[in-house]
Amino acid sequence: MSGNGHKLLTAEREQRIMQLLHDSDVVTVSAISEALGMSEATVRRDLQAMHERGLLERVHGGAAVKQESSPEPLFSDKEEQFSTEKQRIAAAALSLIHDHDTIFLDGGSTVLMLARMLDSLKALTIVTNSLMAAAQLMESPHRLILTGGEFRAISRTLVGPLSSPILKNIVVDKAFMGTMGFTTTDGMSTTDANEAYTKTRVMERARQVILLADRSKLGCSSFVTCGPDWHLDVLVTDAIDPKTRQELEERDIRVIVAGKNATAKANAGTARADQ
Amino acid sequence: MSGNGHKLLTAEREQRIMQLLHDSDVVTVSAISEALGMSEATVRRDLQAMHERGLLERVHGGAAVKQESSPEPLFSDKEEQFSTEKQRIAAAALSLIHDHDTIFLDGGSTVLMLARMLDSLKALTIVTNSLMAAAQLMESPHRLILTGGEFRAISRTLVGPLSSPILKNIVVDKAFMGTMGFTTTDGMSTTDANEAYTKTRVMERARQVILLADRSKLGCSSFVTCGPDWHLDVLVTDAIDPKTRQELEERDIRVIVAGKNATAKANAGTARADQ
DNA sequence: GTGGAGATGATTGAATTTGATTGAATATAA
DNA sequence: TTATATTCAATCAAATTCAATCATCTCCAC
Repeated sequence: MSGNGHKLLTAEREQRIMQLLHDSDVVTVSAISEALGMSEATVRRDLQAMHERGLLERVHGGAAVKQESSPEPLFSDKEEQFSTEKQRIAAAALSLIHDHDTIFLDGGSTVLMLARMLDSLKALTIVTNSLMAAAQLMESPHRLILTGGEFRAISRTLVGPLSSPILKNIVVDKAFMGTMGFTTTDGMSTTDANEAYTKTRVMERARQVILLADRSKLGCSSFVTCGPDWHLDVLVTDAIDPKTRQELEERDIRVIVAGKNATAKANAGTARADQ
Repeated sequence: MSGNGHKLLTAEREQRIMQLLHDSDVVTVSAISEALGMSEATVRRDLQAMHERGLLERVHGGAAVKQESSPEPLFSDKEEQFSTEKQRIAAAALSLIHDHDTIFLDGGSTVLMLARMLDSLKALTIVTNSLMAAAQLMESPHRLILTGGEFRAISRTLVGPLSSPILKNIVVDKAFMGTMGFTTTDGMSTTDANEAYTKTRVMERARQVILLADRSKLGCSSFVTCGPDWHLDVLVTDAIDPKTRQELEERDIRVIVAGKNATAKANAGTARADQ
């Protein structure tokens, strides 16, 4: 049997409860109580505590696994998705940068990948609001400037009105932006108003705005747009349908498709990725 | 076996505790006490010490393995030099903070140690120019704001004129400062002009300025001072000579000495004073 | 030997956790 | 719909665990 005489610590119990939940997506309070040899009152308290920490979903009579309702996947997860495509996009964007440029790096995993490639260039001035990018560039010889602002945990970026004053003081040659969604009508959009605000301020201070967005972003619209009169100079993506491409080029937006043959080295991508 | 007559050294015990933890992710205080043949009081002391060094997680009734909550490797936490003096200073400074305070955290290892202790407080607004502190506070529930500025690699802080505009927009209740040196004539001093500049701007925007400086800093003067009309409200240190102390107190600067047994008293004192 | 610093174990009151109980809220059946 | 059976959250007392204090002990320098 499971109930081995000795008392269980809270941490231990939570571990067991998560295991029970993992085995069958739903468990009842009484089942947990019996399995762990503890009163139902304690089980309910544990479940509530775990629910408050977002570990599980509470349902009448028991608990259920937390379904991924998060509108924005965690940073680490995003980095796994589309890594090959994002790498190609970042590589294509890299060729737009020259020595001695002043560039801005936005948040997002694609831009972060670009940040990792900057060692090959010399004497850049890099402005960023992404702590991940900053962490990546800490040891680099380039000049690194962070915008201030309120820290947004989910994207690990500095956003909001407090980022505005510092952005007013600088001008960058090229701003490399990430986004949650992009449409030809609304431009970039994201899930957080503060983040959209900062993106807008950045783009106002950039001579050239370059968007790095894989195909999953194109045609999608998220919660907040970056304002009605959006502006974009270059879109770097991995695939785009001809209609959208034409629309963009009519607006004088250069489209760079970093496809498989564009980098030539990365061949034989999984066929299912072409979905 | 376990209880081999001779007494165990602290280091030896910690090794055994880590082994127990490694075997089963959770162990009780009583289990450790029994396994190592020592009183539960000593076990608790060991566990606390190890917890403070980040070796394990303390839970009611025992200890649990430290789960790596953040998927990202933190900035670079290599210089994890644990110093008892700095720990005491930070603990004494902690008792100056209350729930809902707005505080500033400067760079430096002592202030960083304070940042690690902020979990015990609620609903803080934390402004900082230290990327180490920011990394430490990334997962905390507090509101976190970073000043912008140029990244200075050696101190991992954001400094220089670009940090000024954002600082003009905020006011903090208490600013916890670090320093390279401090004298009663020149105040704080550091090695970098940009860093001194930012320190000065911060102190202008703080209702109360609190300096955390161990005794090695007192009486030392570094390259750049933070300006002729420096201002300080509280100095927290681990030891100070009477003459300096008197000079400071004549200037209405409160001196807190976090001696060996002062930590407990300081905490207990505030706990009651908070009533 | 003397004295001080540090470590240990016992003790104490405070804080936390637990299980039982209660009435209210919710789900199920008729 | 109403009636019945579960489940829930709040409360309380008992048990456990905690942190702080104190007396003792060891070790080391003087």
